[in-house]
Amino acid sequence: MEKTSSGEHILQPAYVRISDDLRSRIRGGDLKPHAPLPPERELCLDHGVSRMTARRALNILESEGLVYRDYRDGKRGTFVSEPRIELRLGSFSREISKAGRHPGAELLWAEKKPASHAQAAALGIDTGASVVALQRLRRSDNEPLALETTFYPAHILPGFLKEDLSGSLWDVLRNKYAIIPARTVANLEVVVLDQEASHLLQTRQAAAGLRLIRRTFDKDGKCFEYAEDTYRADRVSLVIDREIDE
Amino acid sequence: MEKTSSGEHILQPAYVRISDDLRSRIRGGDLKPHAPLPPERELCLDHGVSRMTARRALNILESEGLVYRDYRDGKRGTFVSEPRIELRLGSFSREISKAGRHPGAELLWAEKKPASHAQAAALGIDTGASVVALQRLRRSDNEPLALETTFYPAHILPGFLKEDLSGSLWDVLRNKYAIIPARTVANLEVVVLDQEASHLLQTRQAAAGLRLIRRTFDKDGKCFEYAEDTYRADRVSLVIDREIDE
DNA sequence: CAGTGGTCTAGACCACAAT
DNA sequence: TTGTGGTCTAGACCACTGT
Repeated sequence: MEKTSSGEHILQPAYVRISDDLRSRIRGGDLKPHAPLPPERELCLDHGVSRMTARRALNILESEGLVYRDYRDGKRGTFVSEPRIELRLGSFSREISKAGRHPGAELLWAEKKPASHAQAAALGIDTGASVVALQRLRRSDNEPLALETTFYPAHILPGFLKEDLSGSLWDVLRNKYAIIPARTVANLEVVVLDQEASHLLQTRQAAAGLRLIRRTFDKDGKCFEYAEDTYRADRVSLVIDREIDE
Repeated sequence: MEKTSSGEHILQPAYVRISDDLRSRIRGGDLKPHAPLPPERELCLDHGVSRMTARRALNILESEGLVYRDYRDGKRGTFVSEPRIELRLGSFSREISKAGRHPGAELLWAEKKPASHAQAAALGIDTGASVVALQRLRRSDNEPLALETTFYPAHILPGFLKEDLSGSLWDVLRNKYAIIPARTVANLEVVVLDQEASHLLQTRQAAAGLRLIRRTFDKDGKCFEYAEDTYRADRVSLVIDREIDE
């Protein structure tokens, strides 16, 4: 398909050509959010490829967050996505507000249990010591965006599991336990969602996610919080705002 | 394959079963970094699937950064990856040092040109005003990790293109121009690498990347730097260290 | 019932590097 | 030439939803 001349040329596979074509049509504003793309079998005819090849092109756009596949108006189909939701890192309870969107965190479970090795090491306690652990599903407009699993040393938070755990956890720590977050260290990487995460976040099997593993410290440098957050890579962009101290 | 009972059950596709199987074998330490996996056609026989299905399983592991496909010892094959490289966000010139690894930034190009609309808006200058722009390829042990494209208003950096641009840019700004970075605001999201980026970063077509779009401000709140950084999602994890001011 | 995407097959041909 | 991964075909059957 492409011109090739003296070592400089690159022959694009069909699935790249097709995804490039569809991407430019979406970016060009030809197709609005939630507008249906042609059915896969129609794309095959349009581009003269087999369905596996057309699907590869759509899979690229899906992992870019540019399209999604779902039921709309009672029909299965592939549709143009809305823009990603921006989440501000470091103040996890506040997403950047958008008109018509409202945040929420559903508590999936909360319990006291023995610390794993990794949790104990992060929190500076003994393996097997009690931690309070909780998992929450963060949404925006009922769209699941992130899965947060958080751990605290149980001894510093008596009665914590009876608090309201659907809002800002840092607010609870500040107001009820006089624990003031002062510093956070996080490690962020791209992962493939496992079965549980992709089910809870309502993505396809083995979709990409952003995994943020973080520890939060008080002003004395003591780590009081360990958390593993998993974001939908196709729906979230993270905003990082940071002072430079060096 | 899986048990199914009254709404609770999930039937795993073959490619998920196979990738789960290989993942646990790699994670279990059975296979060390750079050890070859069985050829795809052998995996087909082992698991009784067609090659397309076996490849889907390997593609998942590849996008997880758990395996790579390359030539080693003169043979094409699929091999176990080394652990990801940790890069510290905010001090881009310093990767977390590891024995035997040494960082480097290759200057791909540097030039003065008119600002695009996005660059001008970020830097607070007029569209079309002069910016100095440069692109660098960051490596660790010759392994390409990130592609950085950086923009500055040309008028604040006379002679900048004659400086050594292969080290820390912030050091040059501090030492030669008395510009002190005080704050950085960044937006991070998962993207699919385009042809140019996947070529420079030596990934397969349409591999996942981490795109960091950032602006850096001096102590007066003036934005003097706009940058678009693209990381290899399979090879990099980002470390974020942040004071909490709220 | 029809229409859609999700999974899967059983092959094919190619490029590439070492032998 | 051999062996590997990369691309691609031309189908198939399934689950799901609404008519």
